[in-house]
Amino acid sequence: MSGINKVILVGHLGKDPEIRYLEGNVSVASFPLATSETFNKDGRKVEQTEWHNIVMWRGLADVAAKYLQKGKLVYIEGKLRTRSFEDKTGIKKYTTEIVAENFTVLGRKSDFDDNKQTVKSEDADADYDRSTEADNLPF
Amino acid sequence: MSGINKVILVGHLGKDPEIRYLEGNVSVASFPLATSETFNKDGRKVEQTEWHNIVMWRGLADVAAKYLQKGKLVYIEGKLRTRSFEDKTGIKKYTTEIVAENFTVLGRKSDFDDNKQTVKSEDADADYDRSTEADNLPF
Amino acid sequence: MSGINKVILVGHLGKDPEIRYLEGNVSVASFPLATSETFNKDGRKVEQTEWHNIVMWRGLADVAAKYLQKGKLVYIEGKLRTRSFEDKTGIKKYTTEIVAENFTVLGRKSDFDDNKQTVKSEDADADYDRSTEADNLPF
Amino acid sequence: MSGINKVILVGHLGKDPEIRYLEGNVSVASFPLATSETFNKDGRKVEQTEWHNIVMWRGLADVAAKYLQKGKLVYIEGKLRTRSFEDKTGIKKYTTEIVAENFTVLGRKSDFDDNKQTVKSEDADADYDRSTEADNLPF
DNA sequence: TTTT
DNA sequence: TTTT
Repeated sequence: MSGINKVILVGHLGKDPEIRYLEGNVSVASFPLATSETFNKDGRKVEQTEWHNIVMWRGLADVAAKYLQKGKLVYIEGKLRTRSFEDKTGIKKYTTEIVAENFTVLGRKSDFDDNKQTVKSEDADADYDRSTEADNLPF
Repeated sequence: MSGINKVILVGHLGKDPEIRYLEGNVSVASFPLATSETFNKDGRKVEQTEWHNIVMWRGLADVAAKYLQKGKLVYIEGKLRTRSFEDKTGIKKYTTEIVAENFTVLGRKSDFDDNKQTVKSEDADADYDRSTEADNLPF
Repeated sequence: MSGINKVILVGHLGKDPEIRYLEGNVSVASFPLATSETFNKDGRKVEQTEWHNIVMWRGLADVAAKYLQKGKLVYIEGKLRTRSFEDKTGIKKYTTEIVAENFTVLGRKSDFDDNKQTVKSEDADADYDRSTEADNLPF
Repeated sequence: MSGINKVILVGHLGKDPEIRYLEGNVSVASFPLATSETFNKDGRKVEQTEWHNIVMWRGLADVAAKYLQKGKLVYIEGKLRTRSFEDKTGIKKYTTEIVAENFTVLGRKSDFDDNKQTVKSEDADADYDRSTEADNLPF
């Protein structure tokens, strides 16, 4: 049966997005996102930060490369995906990532060089496909 | 700044919850949850299942032990937490878990031996604290 | 600034979806959805049901017409929209609806005549546009 | 069966919260929240704003009165509730509100007079009950 | 009635 | 490695 696998995060980018290009010119952006929680422990304020590995594909990756930078506050919606990989010594390890489906930059106008602030995976992909097609035109 | 770290899952338990008791009689329940997604690949239906490590603490763990069993369909809300541990060979590894904050059993009325179906972490903990206190009474 | 307007519901349909066709052959489905909450009041279990007006557009409406019926348990994700209208006596009234963006039928496999269970607005619309185009072919 | 009725909003307060006190000294805060969406229509950027009626009860209302003001950007989680009332001419009308369960102020440090930024309904209520008790002490 |  |  179909289920639901949804993640909602609001946090700050720990680094600029890193973009890689796979075969077929598919773009993938990834970056760490910090979500902090403040709570009282024995009458003292303690901050606990959780780091999330965000991954964006195709058109969404391209938009992220343009609009997201280290330090920006962003709302991200996506799904969890755990995958295995071998580290450099050949040991099998697992990593859990959030595959983003859309994001919205939060904050003030002055933070933006442009006012496109909400991006959905499908819309970004539509643009992506169009531009990819354009790039392939034989003239 | 405070952020948001929220996970929403609807899926089936892969196993019965496993309960452990930490010092101070703190209970912790954990179990795998499967969320499946069906999509078309080259005209064929493909099902992809993602497995999540669910963790519940204190009162919520006790309620889970009572109401959740392998195969049950459940809605879970919680937050992501990644922690490191050493495997049996001493290698440092990371695991990402969903620390549940509340859950609701989904399905038919006949699936239940009782109609308590939605449980919040705080309510469960209130019961838990009360019963723990009761257990400690010197008579 | 862009914001977030998101609703997540799991509940049962109170009626079969009602489909209407607007100009340009645009389909709109609407139905009431019940979400129930059980709580204790003075030691007695009380169930409180909230009714939501669900609206689905275009391709999503068509899929709803096919897969959703009265009584079905469904997960719905969408956004809130309040609109005004005049009742039959000319009095201005407001109604708040949930404009669905995707849905997933929950329950047992045996509940389905088909295993397509998760539907996104954009995917459904892609199918919709294609079929609309097909319908308009001059042969 | 129990269901899920969850709303997630990120938007700006249109006004300062308005606080009322019901019998038993129960506090209720309410305010409008705007969530804006920008989309392209015929090549032009169009902004559509949705207004939500937010209601907070008891301890959460008290904290809102202290930390939320017109213009602030806030993340709100809550549930939908539609209730009927009679307007001044005796006509029955319906209104749909979001009963908040917790909120987080988003934005920069300079926006805050204090760094308590995330508030849950139960925690706020615990404080509320305590202070109410304190106020009733006969000395 | 907010914000960008 | 972010932010407040």
